[in-house]
Amino acid sequence: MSDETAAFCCPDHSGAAPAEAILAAAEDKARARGLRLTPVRRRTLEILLQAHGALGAYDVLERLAAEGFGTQPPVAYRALNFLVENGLAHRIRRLNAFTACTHPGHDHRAAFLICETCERVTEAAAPDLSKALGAAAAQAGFTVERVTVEAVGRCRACTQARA
Amino acid sequence: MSDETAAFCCPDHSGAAPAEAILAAAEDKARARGLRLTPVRRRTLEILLQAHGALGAYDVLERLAAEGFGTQPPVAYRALNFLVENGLAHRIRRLNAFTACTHPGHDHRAAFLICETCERVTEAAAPDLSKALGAAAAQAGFTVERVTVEAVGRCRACTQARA
DNA sequence: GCCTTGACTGTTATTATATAACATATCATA
DNA sequence: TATGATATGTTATATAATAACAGTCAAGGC
Ligand SMILES: [Zn+2]
Ligand SMILES: [Zn+2]
Ligand SMILES: [Zn+2]
Ligand SMILES: [Zn+2]
Repeated sequence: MSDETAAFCCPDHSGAAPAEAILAAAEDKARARGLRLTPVRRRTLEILLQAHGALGAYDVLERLAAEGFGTQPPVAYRALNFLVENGLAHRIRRLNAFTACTHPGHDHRAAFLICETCERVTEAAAPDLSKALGAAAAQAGFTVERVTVEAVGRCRACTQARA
Repeated sequence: MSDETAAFCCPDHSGAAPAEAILAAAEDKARARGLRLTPVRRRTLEILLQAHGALGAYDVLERLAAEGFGTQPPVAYRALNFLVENGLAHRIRRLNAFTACTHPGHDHRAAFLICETCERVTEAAAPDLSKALGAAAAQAGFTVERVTVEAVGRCRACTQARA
C-alpha cells in the first residue's frame, strides 16, 4: 500500500507532528474511559501516527510482525478495529486503509481529504457538514447515526508543487 | 449542479422504483453522449434497478452469468465501472456494493443513506453538502475533486416499524 | 490461595473483493 | 474490406477481511 514513514503528522503536511501529544491524549482518553490500550494496540496507534498517512491493515501487520507481535491478519484487524471503535483512528474506505485520529480528545464528525497525488490523508473538522446532511436526510425520513465523508482532490503541498 | 430533483427513488421503500423511467433516461443520456450502452452494461443497470438496493459485484456477476453473459469477475466489474464512470450508478464503499443512480439525468453530488436495519440504500441530493465541505477543505488548502458521503442510520420504514 | 470468568492474543483456514494479462470478437470508418 | 479502437471473455492472481478455535493472563469471588 503505502511507503515509508515521515516524522510529520499535521493537517497540511507543513509542520511538525504532534505525534507524542496525540499519543498522550490517547492514553488519557483510555485511562478516563477504562479502555485497555495494550501493547499491540498502542504500538498500532504509534505505527499509524508515524506513517503520516493511511496504512492498509496488511502494512500495519507487517510492522507488528517484525516487532514480535502476531503475524496473522486478525492481529492487525483487531487492533485497528479497537482504535476505530474508540475514536483513536479512522477507517478510510476509499483506500481500504486506516489513519490515526489527529484530534482524539473529543468526539467529532470528520471529513477526510485524500490527496490523489501524494496519497496523504488529512482529517478536517466539518461540523456544518453534519447539519447539511441531517437536513437532506430528514427530508427522506432518515435518521443519521454515523457519516463517512471522503473527498478526493489535491492537497496544498501538491498544488503548490505543481504550480 | 442542481437541487430541484425528486431526490429519492423510494424514500420509505413503499413504492415501486420508477425503473423504466430511469432506464429510459439512461438510454437518452447514453445516446446524447455517445456512450455505448451495450447488452451487458444495460442488463447490469437493469439488475441494479431491480434490486432496489445495493448489490455486490459478485451478486451482479451471478445474475449476468445465469443469463449467458460472462462468468468471471471482470465481466461484472467492467460493466459496473462503466456505469459508475458515466454517472449511471454509484459505488457504495461501506457496503462494497453498487447501486443504480436514481436520477441519472444530470451530474450531481449525492449522499447515500444506508439503513442499518434493512440495508437498503437511498440516494439523496445534498447540494449544501458540497459547500460545507468545500469550506472546510479550503481551510486546509485542499482542492476537492470528488466527494463520497455515506450515512448509516435508519430509514423511515424501519423507524416506524420499530416505534 | 485458588478457581472461575472474561478479555486479549495468537493460530490455521477460509471467504470476499478486485485486478492483471491476454485472446477473441465486434464496431466504426476509411 | 481492411484497420484500429473498443468491448467481451478467459485464466490466474492479488488484495482485503473474517470465522473458528486454543492458549494466556489478570481481576474478583470463594
Ligand atoms: Zn478524528
Ligand atoms: Zn498531496
Ligand atoms: Zn446518482
Ligand atoms: Zn430500513
